[in-house]
Amino acid sequence: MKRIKVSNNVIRRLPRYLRKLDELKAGGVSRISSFNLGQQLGLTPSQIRQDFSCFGEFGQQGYGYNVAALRDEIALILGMDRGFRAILIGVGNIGHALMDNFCFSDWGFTLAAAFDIDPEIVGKRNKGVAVRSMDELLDYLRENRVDVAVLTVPKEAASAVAKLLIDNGVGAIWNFTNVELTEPNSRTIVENVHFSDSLLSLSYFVAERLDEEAAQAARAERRAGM
Amino acid sequence: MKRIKVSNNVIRRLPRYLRKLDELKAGGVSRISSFNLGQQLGLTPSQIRQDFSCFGEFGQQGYGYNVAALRDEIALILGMDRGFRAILIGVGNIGHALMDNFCFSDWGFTLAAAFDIDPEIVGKRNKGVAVRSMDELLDYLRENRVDVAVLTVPKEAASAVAKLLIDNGVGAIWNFTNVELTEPNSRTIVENVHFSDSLLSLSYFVAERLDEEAAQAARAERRAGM
DNA sequence: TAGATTGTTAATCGATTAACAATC
DNA sequence: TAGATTGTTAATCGATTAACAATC
Repeated sequence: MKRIKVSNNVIRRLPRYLRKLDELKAGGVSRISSFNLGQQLGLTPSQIRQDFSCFGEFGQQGYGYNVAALRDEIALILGMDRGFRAILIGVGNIGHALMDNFCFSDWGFTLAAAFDIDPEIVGKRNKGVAVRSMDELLDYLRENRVDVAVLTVPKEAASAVAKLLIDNGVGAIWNFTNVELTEPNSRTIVENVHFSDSLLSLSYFVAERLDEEAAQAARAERRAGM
Repeated sequence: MKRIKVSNNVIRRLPRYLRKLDELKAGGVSRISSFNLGQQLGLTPSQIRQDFSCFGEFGQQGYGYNVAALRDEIALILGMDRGFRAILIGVGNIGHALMDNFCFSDWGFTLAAAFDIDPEIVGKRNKGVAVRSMDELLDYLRENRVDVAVLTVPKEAASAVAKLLIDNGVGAIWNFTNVELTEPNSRTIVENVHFSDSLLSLSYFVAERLDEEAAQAARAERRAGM
């Protein structure tokens, strides 16, 4: 597979392509053109062809793309075949929800272990994964390759646990703690899921629309000669 | 407040500014320059000044920005003072986690109601919010303004519930269902929290790094005259 | 005052879009 | 073959960065 430098924007679109292609496949669609795919995703055909061309030639002139084949190519690009091993740290509300409901294996991951500090929770099983004591974490990290650590501990514990993970060579942290984890010169990749950032962006758009509507109403009133 | 057309990228950075400023304030920092703030966020000073200048003049030459004042300006820009009303639909694992752990009021929101279909759950209270039956949802929407609906129902129910919300004038949907909700010509704003998209992007970066390391190792081996 | 740092205009860079020859 | 649609090169657009006069 080509690995030229691909822009962040392109990479962020890949999972959307995958999701849409899965959906099309499930709906019995076997081929699709960049034009048609673009319509369904709100993107231009050009952009879609440009995006794919970062990684190879997956289409056929005059025909378009084979849905199933393209889907599988994107899965490979995303690394879904690599069997990455994840562990989860902090089986609180959100950690528990992820263990129970998020199907790691759908995305090529194996959830290999979970850790928590609460003796009440340690030893319990969720979806076949036993919760271990935090005391065992360090030994576990030394003995096992961990590609991704899902960080779902409380805010206060976030930095300390993150440091432990980084110092012990964890490949990446999937960070749900709403704490900025920018260990500057570390090889560990950090991917943030900041609920509040998402909600606040949404808040901005809602506020913007209200302002627009108010401005429009004011203009209309003025026109009516009020 | 100025409401010129602001790019999406700028808006997505605003919550990060807010978070960092809150942190600085808590740490007793009262003033900061764009240079210094940029260092802490991995942005250029130019970009930071450009971003803020979309909304007004918040700094002072030779001094920089007052942390607390700037924080409050950004809070206003994001609409945190508007008292937006949210409801939550689907008190399953993730919905429950949000009700219990996500502090809506920290971001200026009021969680006004929650709905679920399961009679076991209906009537229970979480953090002062009672769970109502789904049967009451339509009436509720007709009688109350809802700025944001938090959609945490199972995948299968997502589209139908979304349609109900959109048809009844909900301002925005905060979508946790991993289903693409692109009701094309509706005024309802949709903000997606796609866990799997986030994980797959992370997966790409991990795979990329492994490939780079392998390539490097191969080059080193060749150099060693193997 | 001298030094620092803003807000803004201009320059650069990168990403998206358009166009089109190649070809299925 | 004729029509459709790709992959890619060139053109455009927008976002980021640099520069600097204004001024605290």
